[in-house]
Amino acid sequence: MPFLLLKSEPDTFSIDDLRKAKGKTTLWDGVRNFQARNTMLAAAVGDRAFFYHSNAKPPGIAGLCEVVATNVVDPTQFDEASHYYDATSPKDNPRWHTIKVKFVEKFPNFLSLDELRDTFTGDDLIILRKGSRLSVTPVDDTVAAQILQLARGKA
DNA sequence: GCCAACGTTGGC
DNA sequence: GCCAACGTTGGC
Repeated sequence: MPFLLLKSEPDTFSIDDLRKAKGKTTLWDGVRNFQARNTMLAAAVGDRAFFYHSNAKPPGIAGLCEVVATNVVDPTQFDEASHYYDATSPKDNPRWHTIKVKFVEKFPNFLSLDELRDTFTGDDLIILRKGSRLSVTPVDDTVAAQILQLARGKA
């Protein structure tokens, strides 16, 4: 089962916010990077996504969610009041699509960026690559399995 | 708050 | 098509 990693600033929207959200779901809107968009377009319902807290103290993986809808037109691109409004996106051929995700779990062991670096390299995890700023990235299955094991603790 | 790294834009 | 300028991301 394919995995993604979604970055969010917890001051704006955290794993706890997702857990408390209506239906425990949220539309992952506002992504305005083609590579990140393409990663979401390739996602399927049932895929899992790690929820990463960026610009946090410390930054790291906080939990897990599940893709519950794909290929959703991002409404914020047509909302002039939105920070994510995109006047250049054609209404009859929207530029930005996104996914809807649902809360699955908050990990008992928060995996800080430092800990991730201890275990993985940039080859394993795109976010560990120098200068990587992508807010949506794919995660290799075997790497994902290791992350889950670390994050859930050994029992 | 700093700044390296990156993506996008627009002049040419 | 090149590339300088600009804005943004995100760790520190």
